[in-house]
Amino acid sequence: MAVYILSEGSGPGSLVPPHLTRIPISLLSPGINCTNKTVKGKVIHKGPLVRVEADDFILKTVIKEDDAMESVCSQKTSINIVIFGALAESFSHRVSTGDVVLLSGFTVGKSPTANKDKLHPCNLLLSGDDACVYVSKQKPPHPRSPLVSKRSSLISAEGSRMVKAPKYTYVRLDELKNESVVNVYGVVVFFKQPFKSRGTDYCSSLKITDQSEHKVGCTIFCERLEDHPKIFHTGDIVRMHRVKVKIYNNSLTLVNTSGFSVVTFHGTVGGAVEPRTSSKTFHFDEDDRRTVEELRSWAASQTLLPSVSAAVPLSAVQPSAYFDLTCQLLAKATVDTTCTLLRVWDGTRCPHPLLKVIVDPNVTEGPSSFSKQKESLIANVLVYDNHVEFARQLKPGAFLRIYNLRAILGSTKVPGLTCSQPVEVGHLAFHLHGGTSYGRGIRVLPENSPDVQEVKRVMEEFLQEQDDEFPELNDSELVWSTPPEFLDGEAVDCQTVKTCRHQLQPVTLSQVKQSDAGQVHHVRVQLRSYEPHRLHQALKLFCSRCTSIQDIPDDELVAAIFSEASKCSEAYSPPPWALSGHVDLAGDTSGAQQLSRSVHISTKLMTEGKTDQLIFLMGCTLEETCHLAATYQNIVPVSSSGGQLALLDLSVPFLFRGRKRYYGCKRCSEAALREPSTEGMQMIDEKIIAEALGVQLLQLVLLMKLELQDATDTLDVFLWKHAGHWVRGWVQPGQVTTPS
DNA sequence: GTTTAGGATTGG
Repeated sequence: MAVYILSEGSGPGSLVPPHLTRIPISLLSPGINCTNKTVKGKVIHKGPLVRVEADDFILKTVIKEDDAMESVCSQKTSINIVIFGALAESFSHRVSTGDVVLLSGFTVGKSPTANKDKLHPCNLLLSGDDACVYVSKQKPPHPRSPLVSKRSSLISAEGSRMVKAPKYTYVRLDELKNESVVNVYGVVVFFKQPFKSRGTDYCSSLKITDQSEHKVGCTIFCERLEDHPKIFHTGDIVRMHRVKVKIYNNSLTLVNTSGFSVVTFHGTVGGAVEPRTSSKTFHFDEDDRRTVEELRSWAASQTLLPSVSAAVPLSAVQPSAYFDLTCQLLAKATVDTTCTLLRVWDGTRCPHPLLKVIVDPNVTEGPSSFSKQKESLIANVLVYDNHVEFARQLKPGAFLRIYNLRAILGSTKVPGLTCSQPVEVGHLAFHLHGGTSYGRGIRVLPENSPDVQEVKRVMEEFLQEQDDEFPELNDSELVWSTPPEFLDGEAVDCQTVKTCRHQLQPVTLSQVKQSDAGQVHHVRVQLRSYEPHRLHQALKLFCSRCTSIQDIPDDELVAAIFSEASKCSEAYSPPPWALSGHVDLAGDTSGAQQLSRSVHISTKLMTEGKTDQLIFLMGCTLEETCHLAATYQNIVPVSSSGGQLALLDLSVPFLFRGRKRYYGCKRCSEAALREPSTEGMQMIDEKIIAEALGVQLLQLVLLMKLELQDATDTLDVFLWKHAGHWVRGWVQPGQVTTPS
């Protein structure tokens, strides 16, 4: 996830990975496969940055496709974009109206405002790690100025458009001067994944070289793991800014200094120049691209450099050898305090029999059993000591590279839980020994990395073969990559097989349909389909009075209603029980003018000293309301209507409590502004406020629809409340299941 | 604005 600012003349194409293909905005429709797709357009509207939590943001923008592809003239070429999280914050700071952006890693939704704004019927949602914005600055925001701040790399990256960029110079590795602070490029010949130092930071150790053939060791200390070089292979290219040359043991070394930043590239000649960095913006121009490509081809010609990778698939593992393994984590189990078992596969079959490790399902995260076919491909990896802590953070489903793994013929005893089982002589076990020698460690690889793509391809081949050979298995666990989830603090079981304990005789679906309501049945059926496919879409609002279920209103819609209400400036008289005043919209540091909004509070609450426990807030946008929700425990948005104060339409939350929003049922509420009675109450909660306001409170529930079939009929089944949660974890379309 | 580590395997 990043906003990449591209420098002058490079156009938004130069950093964009080549596997991405652009689709015209007019062709976007819900349900379209957006994997590896991009959309390009000019920013014609940029909304405010909406803070939804301390560290979470939403921003809405509109882009218009304004190049040749517009020939489809009657089509909608302007589209709403909703950006979430840190990317929204970054976008807000880095992108201006008029810039041309290229977006990737988005999903397509239905635009709730299409009727109103007449824009594209869809909107694009950008969130998560895959979302990227490539920005091409179109106009200098200020006239040419010599006073460009050089405070940080971020500014100079932006500045690259304002002034002729304060161009970085890179020092060759044979020209390093002791005590100087330099920028360097190099090819990685050795590296260790970051490991915890005895001090406050993680430490990365690497060695790089360049055309000068000098090899220089580098030591990087950073507190945050993401700020470390993202090195996956020897042969990767790194660019480091602001490293200091020091002497250790008569050799020059490089150590990071303040303002340090690093970008890493894959080392394959001809491969995509895809930057890996935690820097939200960075300078990158044609010269940089050329440097990367020159280093790649130089390295390829050097026979003395370590082979590009020690990577070996399970199918080529030699007993006793050390190697790097790229694999997917399927399950893990704690063995003891110094040892954790990782169950992994890479889709290939190891020619040696693999050690079987029996572990207690209670200490296993992820499925505790797999199909026989798949089980035969799974390698048991025992990781020790310092790697245990890192393994703790791994989630089943993740793609990993394990460095300096050792294949050991199973004559050694497996520790902990497995000590009672007979030792399987001649079976291969895999050990990641303690320490960091030879770069020992584990790294999570991003899903889009070429290595992961390759492993996935091999896995899919295997799955296809299984499907052809044993179609009856239709092994659902094979597509599983959902870690166990939590609901109300309790872990939810994600097992592939559930055993029904009911004693009922199964009946057919046609028998179910013919029988009277209210009976309990037991059926054996096939799942034809289910919806929604995304768990968050299963979250609905439920009215316990009229038993209606509705969708949670889209934020765009909620924001629009707030915005309409905030423009209304009709005269009104506040209710007699209310005291009126103003609240400042703090936090707006742009400084121009301090905004304030009208608020009303209950006189009673005021006299009880509970002034900040409940406010009735007028004329605020959704963004402002969320902002104030950090300060005031309960906020009821109001507007003037017919000379009186009234609640907003119940399409929007009637109450904001911190991060939580509460909705009322339109059908069952008789909403009116009344003073809540809170005498003797310690805490004002949503129930008290809803009751006072005549609002029928809606509850959040999970709802899923399953379409079942057997030989006799089909049946739609609704699962709701907590039931909707587990079903997604273990049932896939096509699988036979036995609900009751 | 300090410190950390400073490649180099035998070990369950």
